[in-house]
Amino acid sequence: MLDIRLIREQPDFVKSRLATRGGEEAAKIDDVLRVDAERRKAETALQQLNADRKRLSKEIGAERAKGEATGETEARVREIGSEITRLGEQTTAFDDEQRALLLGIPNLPDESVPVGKEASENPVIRSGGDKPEPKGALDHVALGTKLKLFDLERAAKLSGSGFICFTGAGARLERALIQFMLDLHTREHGYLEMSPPFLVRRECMVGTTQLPKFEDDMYGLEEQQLFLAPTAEVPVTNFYREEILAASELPKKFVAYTPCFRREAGSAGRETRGIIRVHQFDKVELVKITTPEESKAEHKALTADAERVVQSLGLHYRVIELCTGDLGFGSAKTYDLEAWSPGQQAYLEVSSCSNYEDFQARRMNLRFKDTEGKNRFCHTLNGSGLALPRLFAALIETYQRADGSIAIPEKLQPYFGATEIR
RNA sequence: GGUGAGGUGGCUGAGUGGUCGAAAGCAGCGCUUUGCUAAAGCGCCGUACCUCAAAAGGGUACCGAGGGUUCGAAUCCCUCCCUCACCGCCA
Repeated sequence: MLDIRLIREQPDFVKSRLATRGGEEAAKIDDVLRVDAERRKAETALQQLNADRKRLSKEIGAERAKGEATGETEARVREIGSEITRLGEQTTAFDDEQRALLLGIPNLPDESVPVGKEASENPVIRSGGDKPEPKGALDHVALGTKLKLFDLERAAKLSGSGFICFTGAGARLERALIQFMLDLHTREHGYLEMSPPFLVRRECMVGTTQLPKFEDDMYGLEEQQLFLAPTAEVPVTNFYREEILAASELPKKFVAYTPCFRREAGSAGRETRGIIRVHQFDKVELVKITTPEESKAEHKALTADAERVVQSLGLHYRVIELCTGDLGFGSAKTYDLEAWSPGQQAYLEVSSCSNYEDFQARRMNLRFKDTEGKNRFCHTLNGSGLALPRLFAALIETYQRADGSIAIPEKLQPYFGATEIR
């Protein structure tokens, strides 16, 4: 959520930043300004009436104490009272309208974000790891099916298309990757491990910006008003919602493994081969809560922490930066980490590391007390560290051997308990 | 799921339908006293929003949330949420 004061004081700046995203968002700013003006007008009038009522009511108390008649004053207060009810309803309506508008406006891209319309304009920041020779590599579906690492057909029998069931060595490899990543981030990068609930309240989904705009992409249990979290970002970032943290305890760094649930409405047929886009997948997520002063540096560090995973596993990868037109709704700046898929001769997005600045914190009222004792909004960041199915695909495709077996990277062997799959 | 108790400022904890934004204590900050520490004394000490060019100042709201009763609600009524205890069920 954007700061209403910023919108009020620098509307042209806000509009021009929003315009870099493309789309119609900038036009909504005028609606916000209009409603804000009406809201304040009604609120000021309401407060004046409240003050009048308060004063007169006290007078009644004083008059009664002296044994004087109060009928006339009571009648006046009653009149004010009905006016207060009317204006109060108006104020609330403006309030709700303003909030609804603000919830639908995306974050301002950071000044440093390259301006562009779509994904093809995302610049490559750096790349790493050796790119394996093509050598007629099988893709992960052929490979996984042959070695019985997962079973897509039977998963569909259980839950429909877009679900995966890992089996045997595949299930074990997935578990090994999770354990490996959790250990890396907790032991070497200083993150605190969390194992949060997968079902969260509506407010949490609003807090981390999945709602209200993207409800169609979420699985909800309406009767209980709970949602299946599409990422651990939701429960973990909301952990301290509505709290005021001490500056000295920042940054908070969390890592959490959870399954993620996404309806992927409207995504049918897009990048859906095999296990690249599924309705339920596992992910190890990194989350940071920090100060505005430190968030940019923490963002770079978080991206580097995610990068360590692909480096340790010996995969070829690249880091790209999302241009303004491709930036997610709540993000001010995002780096994507993409692992190379020899089978598809393409890069797969395995992590998206974003700085939300105070956009989420404002929605969830997450603040910290700075060194001068002032309450300010925190900055929140998150990134995958990493997403499992795509990492799995890139890994088995990269490490397949001519005889059809798959080598296990050295760092993973202690977790997997073997040096190869055949 | 059932029964009971309860949700008040950073914490503990009072609170009569009217001068309660809320006693008191603790913690915190400042000052005084003091060779230092300690102790004592005095003062300050919530958040959000509105108003104001800004500061100062003024105002409103907030005692779990939302409604209601009333001239007036932390206080009375209703609904919901949460916490605690016990019982039941259960991996």
